[in-house]
Order: sequence, then C-alpha cells, then structure tokens
Amino acid sequence: MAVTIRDVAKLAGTSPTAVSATLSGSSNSSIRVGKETRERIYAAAAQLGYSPSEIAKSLATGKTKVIGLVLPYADAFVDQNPFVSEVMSGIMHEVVDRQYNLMLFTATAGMSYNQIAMLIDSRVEGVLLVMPPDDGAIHLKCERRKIPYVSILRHPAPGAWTVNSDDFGGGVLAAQHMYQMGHRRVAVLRGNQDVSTSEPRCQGFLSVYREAGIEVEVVQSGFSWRDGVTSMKQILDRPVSEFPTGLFAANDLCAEGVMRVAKDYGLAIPSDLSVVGYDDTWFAAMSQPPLTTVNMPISEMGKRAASMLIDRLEGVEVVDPSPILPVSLTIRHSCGAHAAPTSSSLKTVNPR
Amino acid sequence: MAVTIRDVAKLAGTSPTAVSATLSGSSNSSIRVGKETRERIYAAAAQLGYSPSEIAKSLATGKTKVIGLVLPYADAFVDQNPFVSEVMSGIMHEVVDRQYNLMLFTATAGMSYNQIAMLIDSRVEGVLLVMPPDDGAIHLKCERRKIPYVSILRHPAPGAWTVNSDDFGGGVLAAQHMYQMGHRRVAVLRGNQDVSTSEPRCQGFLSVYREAGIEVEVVQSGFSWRDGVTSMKQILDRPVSEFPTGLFAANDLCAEGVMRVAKDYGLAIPSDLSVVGYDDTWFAAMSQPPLTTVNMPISEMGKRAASMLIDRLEGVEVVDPSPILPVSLTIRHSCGAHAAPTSSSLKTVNPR
DNA sequence: TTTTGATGATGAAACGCTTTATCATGATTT
DNA sequence: AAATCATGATAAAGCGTTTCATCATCAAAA
Repeated sequence: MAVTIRDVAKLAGTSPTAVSATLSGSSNSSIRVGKETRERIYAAAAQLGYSPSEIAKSLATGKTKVIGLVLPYADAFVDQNPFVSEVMSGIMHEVVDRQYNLMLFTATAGMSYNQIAMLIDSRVEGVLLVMPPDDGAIHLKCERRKIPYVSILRHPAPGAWTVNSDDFGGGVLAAQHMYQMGHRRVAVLRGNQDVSTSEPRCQGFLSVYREAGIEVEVVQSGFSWRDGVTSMKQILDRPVSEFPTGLFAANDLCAEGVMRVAKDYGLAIPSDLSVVGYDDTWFAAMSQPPLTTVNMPISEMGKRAASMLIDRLEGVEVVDPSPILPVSLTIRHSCGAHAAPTSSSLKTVNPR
Repeated sequence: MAVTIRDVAKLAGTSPTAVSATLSGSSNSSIRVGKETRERIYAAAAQLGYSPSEIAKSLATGKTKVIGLVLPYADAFVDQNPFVSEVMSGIMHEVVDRQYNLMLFTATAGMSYNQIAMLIDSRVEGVLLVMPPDDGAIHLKCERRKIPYVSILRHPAPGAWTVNSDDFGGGVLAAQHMYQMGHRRVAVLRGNQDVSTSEPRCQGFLSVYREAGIEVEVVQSGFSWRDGVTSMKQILDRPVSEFPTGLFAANDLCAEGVMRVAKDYGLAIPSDLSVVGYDDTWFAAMSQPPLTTVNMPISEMGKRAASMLIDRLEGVEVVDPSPILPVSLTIRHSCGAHAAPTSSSLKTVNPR
C-alpha cells in the first residue's frame, strides 16, 4: 500500500541505506552518497510521493520526537481561564521550532493517573505538566519511570523542573501601586488555598504594607467570579467607615465579581473602591472600568518550559531548571487615587 | 535498557507469542494460552514493570491509535473564545473512551500546511480539524493523502465529513424570541464575512421577520468585542426615533461590546434596547444584565466529531457523516419586552 | 486403530526504518 | 610495487511488537 524506502531505492537503482542517509539529511555516521545517486534518490522520492514512516523511524532510533502535554482537569476554572490556550500557544511555538510533536493528555474523565502514565510511556520522550494538581500523582509516575518532565505554573516537588512566574513579586507590584495611589485601608482576597500560587501573591502584597507599618486585611476568597461576588458582599456587610479603599483580588475573574457587586451597591470604581486583579486576561481590558492587573508572561512560560525539556532531551545543559519569570503591572483604570466614598451615593446590594 | 516482551517471556518460561497474546488481551487470532502460563506471564510482567512499546506495536499492526487534532491559528479570536478548549474537552472524552490518543497540531507560527501534512501522515490515522480556515489547504492535503478527516464548526468542501450546529435554526430561535417580546424594529449584527457560520445565522433571523412582513436592518459587524462597540456606535449615530429596539449580535463577545456602548450612552438594557447573543459562552451569565443567547452544544460537537472519525477508522458504518446539531436559546435578562426609550435619559457616547 | 478436533504452545517472518560492518575502486603515499 | 586512504556503495542485523504457519498432545469420534 504505502510506499516504502525500498520502493524508492529500487526506482533510484540504489540501496535503502543510501536513500535513508540521503533523505534523513544531516551528517549521520559514515555513509556517503555520491551526487548523482543523491539526485536520482530525490527524484524517485518525489515521483513516488514518498514520506518516511515516523513510526519505523522511532523504532529504529529509539527516539519518538514526541513530548506529552498533560492538561489539567477541564473544569470551570480551566474553561474560564485562557491560561491553557495561552500556555499551549507558547509551547507549540517552541515545539514546532525544534521539530518535535505534541501528544495531548488530560487528567479528565475518570482517567486514573495510572492509566495516563501507561499511555505516556514508550511513546513520549518527556512530559510537560500544565498546572498539575498538587496531589502529585502525575509527577511521581514520571519520576518512577525516569521520564523527564517540566511542570508549569505549579510547584509539585522539591527538585522538580518547573516554570513559574514571580507570584511574590506580583503581590509586591500590586501593593506598591496601591500604596502609591494613597490607599491605606486595603484588603487582599486570597486565592484558593489548595493552589500553590495563592500564598506567595498574598505574602508579596502584605510585605509592602508591613514595611509601611500598615495592617492588611486578608479574606479567604477564590479564583472564580462567584468567589469575588461572595467575598465582596461579605466586605460590604459592615459599617461604611470600615470599607477598604483598595482591594487586591485573587485574579481578574475574581476582580470582575468584586466590581460587579461594588457597582451594584453604588460604589464608583476607582474613586470609591480601587481594585487590582491578577493575570491580565483578555477581558481585563474590556471590563468597566478597564482593570489594572498583574501580567504574567504566560505564553512565554509555555515556551520556556518546552525549551528546557527539549534541551534536556537533547543533552543540552540547562542552566536554570526552575526559572521564575518576572511579572509586570498593567495599569488601567480600576485603581485610582484614594477618596472616601460619600455615603449618600450608596444603594443596597443587588441580591441576585 | 527497557524491558521487552522477550524478557517477560524468558522470566515466565514461555514464548513472546504467548506474552503478546496474553497482554494484548482480546480475542486475537488463534493463539491460545493456558491458564497457568497466563498467570505466570502476568506475574512476570508485573515483576519487571513491563509496558509494551506502543511504537513497536504500531509498526507491527499498522495502526497507531493516534488521531491528529489541528487547531486554528492562535489569534485573538481564538484566545477570546472558549470554543477551542470546549471542543477539545468533548474530543478528549471520546478519544479516551475509545482508547485513542491525540496528537496536536496548529496552523500557527509560519508552519506551512505542507509541513503539517508531512508531520501528520504516517503517525496519525485520521484528523480532526477545528475551525479550519476556509482557504482549504489543509483538507485538501488530507484528501490527497486519503487520510480521513472531520471538520468541526466549518464547512470546508462538499462531501467532507463535518460537524456543525444549526446556525440557521439559531437565528430563527433568536428572532422568534425577539418577535415574541414585541420587538418590531430590529437589527442584525452579522459576523465576519469570511466565516461560514455568519450568513446562515443572519438568514435564519431574517426568515422569521420576513414571514411577519417586517424589514430587518443588517449591519456588517464581526465576532470581536471591538466589532460590537464599533457597530453600536454606528447605530447610535442616528435619530433616536430610528434606533432599533432589539439587536441580534454576531456572538456573545460582540453583544458585550454592544451593551457597553449602549449603557455608556444611557440606554437601559433590556428596557431601552434588547440584545441577544450567540454561543452562550461562560461570560454570558456574568454580563450585566445576564445575556440571553443562543447555545451551541460545543463540547458535544467535539465528541461527535471524534466519534464519527473513530467509527470510520474502525469500519463502523456512520449513518450521518455531516450532522447538524441542534441549538437552543438560553433566556436570561438582556432581551425584554419592548418599550420606547425616553430621550431624556440619554447621555452622549463615551468616546473611548 | 485411525481420524478428527480441540487445546496449548512456539519459531520465524513481517512491519519500515537506521546503522554497523564490509567491500570495491581508484588515487595517493611510502 | 606495496601500503594506505578517501570515496561510494551495500548487505544484513537490529528495534519490539504481532501474526501466520506449524507442531505436539491428548480426548473424543469414526
């Protein structure tokens, strides 16, 4: 059925060896092919529409040129965060550049990590873990099977290769900005406790205000819109004089929820309440007002992770196996200079 | 290095054939293995931590159990639409259920379709195309190489296997609802012209009003938030008495832009202006007011496409190779009963 | 007793490539 | 003239599976 290397060899009047050496390009071993034969081979291959079987190649060389991409559970958190597609985009670029391929796995649909591990090995040279759950089953499998892996946006185990962004620094950036804008009574809505990025962001924020001798209120919130809504209602459930003037939300989605409740209540943003988000997702620019938020180089993180992994697979030395990429602050209009809210402008919270 | 089938056979005191037959399970050919031998094989395999080489398997059987997933260019349209991840989620479920694997490709990063095709073949048994560009290069490659493919959310060529949703029907649903709510002066913001779903949605909408003998204004818009903003401003640029009372936006994102401008202008939604979106993306429920919109069974479309493709690969007859899945209307609060706007409540358009 | 059949097991030939080892040949050096 | 070298080429041995063809047994049927 399919045209093989032997067919090409026959048509070109030469041996499979010559064809292999010619078409696989590069300077492999000691096989030499003369100019004329080479041309005949090219011609024959073109004429037959030959394309070598990657499978056979893999079996012969022991290298598959495939790396596994393990995506997190496809739940609401994932769906509503453009992380995954952005990370994937960065990964794709690098993987294509370096001539590798990507095989997709998810930890979804009742698939045990055991099964995943089974599928992964022998087909995949290394694995990229995007936000792997902290229970760690996955990276353990990798370690047991001695299959190289890089974990993105999460920190599964000491010594593991990871790519993260500077969560602490992001918290610092947000706090500095808020402080500069004059906010002295502020609160942090901390992200879910089981996510390893929540704490350092919070701590970074706190560190700035602590240095200024100012106490910061920490509210346990979460990464969803609902979490923002709930937490904000909770905050509004106190005397007006005790409202914070600045809020550091767990992420953009949460900030969105916060702003919705605040606006329904009659608070003007940023004049009555300033909000800073995290992630700089696409909708941050579209919100009302446009959201000031901490930007992570997400797609670059994907690229970096892929690059590290492939380096390792190819024996290139990797200087920093656990880089922490810098974040930046995208200043828009949701965090302004502080001015106390006038109680006359307030309505009651929309109970929806 | 790796433990092979021969190692297992040796340890179990039997032949590779027996091991293969035993561990590959199922009722293949005429190889019979006695109960005792079988147990010894299981034991040996477990002891050695054996897992068969998928590569070797593929080479021997000629089946890779891998299907290619080709994602569209990773541009803003994609990033801001949860389509891709939702479709992927549906695909993944089916693919995992049927014990296949997914290899990822995108049409991104200067990768010519030629290259893609090269990579795809010989490793992949079939291809799933998510919103392939209408220029058609990709599906042509597939056809030339006789590699089965299913196109999702787009209609590349007559006779091609596709999975689409009922765009015309979606337009009808939106129109019927608007009509029932009393709207008689309405407009459609049509999606990008180079996207095959734009036209049928528009036509579906028009058909309902045409039947009622009412003319509908059609504005060429697009699928982005910006498009919604631009089109709405354009509409507001006329005498108040000529404002439509109902608007059918190209999609949710566009609707979001529309509502932003309308609210800035002082129009109350839905009382002054009713809006219906399309897609029922996650943020539709979070918008202000929550958006009434046409829901597509996106993840189901992915599942269906994968199912069709695998059926075909396995020789199962597929009754309908180009299904059009039904859509539904998710009624929230952005489309209400018609009431003329009071001109006193209007402000000027925010020029941002 | 000879056939037929079922059961259990295996050797060896693919699958399509890479790669090692080997071999000619003619040119250059000793 | 013999030895060495560079060049061009190939046969054959893997790579780790599956599967076809074959072969012993032993039980049941003829």
